[in-house]
Amino acid sequence: MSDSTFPEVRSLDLFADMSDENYAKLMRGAYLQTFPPHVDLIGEGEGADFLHVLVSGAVDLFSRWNNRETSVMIVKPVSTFILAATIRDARYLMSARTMEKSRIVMIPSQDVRAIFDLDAGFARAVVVELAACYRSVIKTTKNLKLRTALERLANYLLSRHRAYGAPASFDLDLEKRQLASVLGMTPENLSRAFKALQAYGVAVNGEKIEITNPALLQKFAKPTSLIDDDQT
Amino acid sequence: MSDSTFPEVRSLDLFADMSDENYAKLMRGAYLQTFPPHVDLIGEGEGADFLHVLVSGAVDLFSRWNNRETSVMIVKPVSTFILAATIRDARYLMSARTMEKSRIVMIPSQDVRAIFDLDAGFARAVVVELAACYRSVIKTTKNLKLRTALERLANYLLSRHRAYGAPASFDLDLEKRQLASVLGMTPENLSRAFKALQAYGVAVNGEKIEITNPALLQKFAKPTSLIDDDQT
DNA sequence: CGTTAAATTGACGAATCTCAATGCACGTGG
DNA sequence: CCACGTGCATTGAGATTCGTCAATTTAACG
Repeated sequence: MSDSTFPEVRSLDLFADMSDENYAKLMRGAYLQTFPPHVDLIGEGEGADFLHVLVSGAVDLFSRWNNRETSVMIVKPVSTFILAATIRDARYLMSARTMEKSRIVMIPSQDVRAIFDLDAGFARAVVVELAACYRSVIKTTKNLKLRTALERLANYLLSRHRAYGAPASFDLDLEKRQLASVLGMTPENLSRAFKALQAYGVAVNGEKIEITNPALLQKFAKPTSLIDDDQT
Repeated sequence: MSDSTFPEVRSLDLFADMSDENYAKLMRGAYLQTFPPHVDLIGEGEGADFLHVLVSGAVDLFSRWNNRETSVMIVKPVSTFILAATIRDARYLMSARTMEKSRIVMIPSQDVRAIFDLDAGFARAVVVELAACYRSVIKTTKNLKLRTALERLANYLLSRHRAYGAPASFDLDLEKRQLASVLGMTPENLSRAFKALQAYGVAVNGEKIEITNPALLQKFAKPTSLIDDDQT
């Protein structure tokens, strides 16, 4: 299986700039694996032996402490996860599990570090990627510390709405219990938050979300690219 | 002033591995500036024109939204800040202000990016540094989402206690209002949290903290290297 | 000293969680 | 095709955590 070149992986920003030779070297020890839904991939605290690239499906990165659990982020294809642990040869800070049937390319961490030293294009791409990840988590922290749960939900809905191109209605791409965990609240609290947002122009019907009064919701949510946007 | 070589900066992990030539090139456009206490250095949303290196003093990285403010992290010497924005040529996500009289070396961002492409040792150091920053913020997120304010304070005290070598007593290195903001709570709430921790073997007298019953406090705080430690 | 800012304290209210019960959807096996 | 688990979502009641406001005390510093 290791003679495959994983075209979806090659086209990722992270691997696009490197030489064919180094890419082949990197993939020599890599293998593609398919997992059923709800399978544990990684336990926090384990050594980061592989860089993971999610080719299809969805993965939940979560963490436990003192009998509590929270979802830190959701990974969608095509992207890598736990790059930082691989670079530092450290233990994973988060556990990972598939949410759906998922195909994942696993690249030995030592190969990633070795090629990093050989290929300047790859090194540059790793830095740019890590910087983006860092900024994304900073935004998460600001979101948690500066906003109430209701405000986080309002901004999440606006963000999805915008990402989909502001359609009349759209479906949540997460189970509500998952969404609650990502937003840092309980499912019960999320349920009540949805109700509370009716007063700000949000209509909910199962998975279907309709933003009936975008101006009103924005006035409440006060979205900002310094917390909510994905890019820059 | 640009003929100085800033020896404190040179010895940083970030710059230690690069060639003398490239280091000189990087510092050609850099300059050292001294700031009084409580001076605004950076406003969030501004373009990241400079990488900052704190040589002495202390800097607060904070953020505002909707008339609220929170301290995201405190920078102590000698270390850089806002490396990620520099790398991505993006806007700062956090504001910065001096807490004390501080000396700061400012390196033009474009020079950082240019040398990054020239010097593999520097590139490697940047990646390792960014990965550490990323992991640190992930820990912050876990701390916020998995723990109550009381638990965060308990673990903060244990962490400082350990960092100082478990002395009989030690001084807080932050103003209490600053600490409250870092821990994601109000000063009033922090005050009550200190009182509540008396029941778990913590004695507070102004700045002086005494952990009279480490075992009891640990039993309550349940510290873990996956959230609390600084390294790995 | 006198001025200023921080820290503390009390009273109150808002935000959030917990526990328990119920409703609802989906899939499986009879 | 339908009964019945199973798990998620919702709702209610109550407790806890946490924030706000105001007053007071304490500490720092010129």
